[in-house]
Amino acid sequence: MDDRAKKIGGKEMIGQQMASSLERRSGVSLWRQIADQILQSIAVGDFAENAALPPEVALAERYGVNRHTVRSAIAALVQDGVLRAEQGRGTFVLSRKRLSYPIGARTRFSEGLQGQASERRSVLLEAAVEPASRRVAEGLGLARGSVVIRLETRGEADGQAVSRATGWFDAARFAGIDAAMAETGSVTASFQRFGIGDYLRQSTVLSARHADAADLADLDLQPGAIVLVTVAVNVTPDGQPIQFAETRFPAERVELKLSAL
Amino acid sequence: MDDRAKKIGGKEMIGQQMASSLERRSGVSLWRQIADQILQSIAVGDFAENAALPPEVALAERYGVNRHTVRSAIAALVQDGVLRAEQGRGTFVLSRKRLSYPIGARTRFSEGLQGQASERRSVLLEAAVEPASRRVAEGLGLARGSVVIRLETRGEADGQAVSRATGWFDAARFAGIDAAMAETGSVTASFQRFGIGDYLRQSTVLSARHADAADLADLDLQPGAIVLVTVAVNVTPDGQPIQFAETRFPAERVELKLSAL
DNA sequence: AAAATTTGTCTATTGATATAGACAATTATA
DNA sequence: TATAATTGTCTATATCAATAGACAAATTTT
Repeated sequence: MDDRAKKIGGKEMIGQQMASSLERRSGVSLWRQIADQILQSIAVGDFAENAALPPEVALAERYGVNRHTVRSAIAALVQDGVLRAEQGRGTFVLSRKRLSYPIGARTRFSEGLQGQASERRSVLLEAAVEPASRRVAEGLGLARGSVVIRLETRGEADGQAVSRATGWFDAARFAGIDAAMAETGSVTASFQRFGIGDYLRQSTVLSARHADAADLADLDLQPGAIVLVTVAVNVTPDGQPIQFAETRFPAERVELKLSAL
Repeated sequence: MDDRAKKIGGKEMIGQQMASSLERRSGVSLWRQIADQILQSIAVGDFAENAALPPEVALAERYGVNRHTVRSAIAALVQDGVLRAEQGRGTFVLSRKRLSYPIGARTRFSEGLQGQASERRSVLLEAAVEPASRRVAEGLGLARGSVVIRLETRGEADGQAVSRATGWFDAARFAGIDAAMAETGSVTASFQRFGIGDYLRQSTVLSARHADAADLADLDLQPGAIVLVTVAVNVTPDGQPIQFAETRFPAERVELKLSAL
């Protein structure tokens, strides 16, 4: 109604909330849509950290739903550790900002996160040796069916999962890289053991989808969450492919910053 | 069960489907989760174009749900024009590929799509003059509250919406750019009228979220769809910001290719 | 102290989601 | 031609999602 008055105010035309009606009978419940919008509002800065959300009745009116529906959305975000509700006082924003992941030709994953998280580490979940799929073989420039090493890793910042990667390496060239990864916890350090001091990100393809069951478990997400997916090929400075990797990032906790490369 | 046999075959460890259980009481209905997974399987190449999907009973068994639930998922994808069901024969994959959007320091949106779509155009939906929000002012390096021109555009390829952009320009410097855009349908061509022959993409921040109501309408998406969001600043070669833009891409139809630049 | 505000809990009702089973209609196969 | 396989339609039932209203509990404001 009079929400339209804000249109020219220029406060936040983008975050949308504006004429934010919801879609019914869509397969996505209203409470989840509202939870997503609240998350988005927080990310965009509509609600500051430690600030109080509008009261439930106000939110219900804004979204055009029953108060209980708003409560379901809030309950999910409280469960997620995003909000804290206090009886009689209000509902408050806890954590706010998303980790900003720099992506560039030379960016290593553990770099560039300085100041954003105090503790940053990579956990090796699984290592396996297997024949290369067509996709992996093409990416690494190997013959179809060549033997490759697959490493499954999870990145954590301050104890929270922020990335989940699957990387493939030529088994002939990088035998034992799984042990190196387990020891050093870093791809860059592991490459150095194989005489590779520098490497570049040759190409990156980016997409997004709903998190599947494996992602939900590995990244500690709630069902319905979105993951950003990057598929990248890393090469030596002379253009030789050394790693093919698919990385999933929880969209609610991470944004990707494409630096001028 | 014997699906695990595929694990070492290396067919598609990534697309997941593997131990793809679903999440119940998650706010996202099972039929939508299944529809998303089928879409993903198609995108990843598990189901080729024109190929038949496994029969409904097989899918129901694989996902551990009732046949009718699978039917709901298929019905949604048929509605979307992704699948075609034929009684007695089976269900078949119609369209497959996602448009691949190149993103680089010098990439213009209409460039680089050669061969992927025969008809490519940009439609100006709305133009407005308004005070700059904090976010926009910072991006353009203007004083808070400076007057800016906002352009709302939709990109189409072969008649299908593939992008939805909101761009801001300094009104003092680019007065009349709305008319130029309406006439030329191109940002690059419009800039040339203001004496700007070349410009660079200074920074790009990438995120993903569920499409909101406005996106659903503008991009012709089904509720629950995911959009990739880029927030970028374009600058002249000497570093002067000339455009601040947020673009939404439908994740089911578009992937972003970060070219090495 | 009293009133107003805000979150928490409870009951009840309606519609969408999911399961279950049966059978029809269409097509492909033996 | 008969059989099998596959999608389409129908009925019935249980659970989740959403609405509605009332009141309790805690906190802030008057």
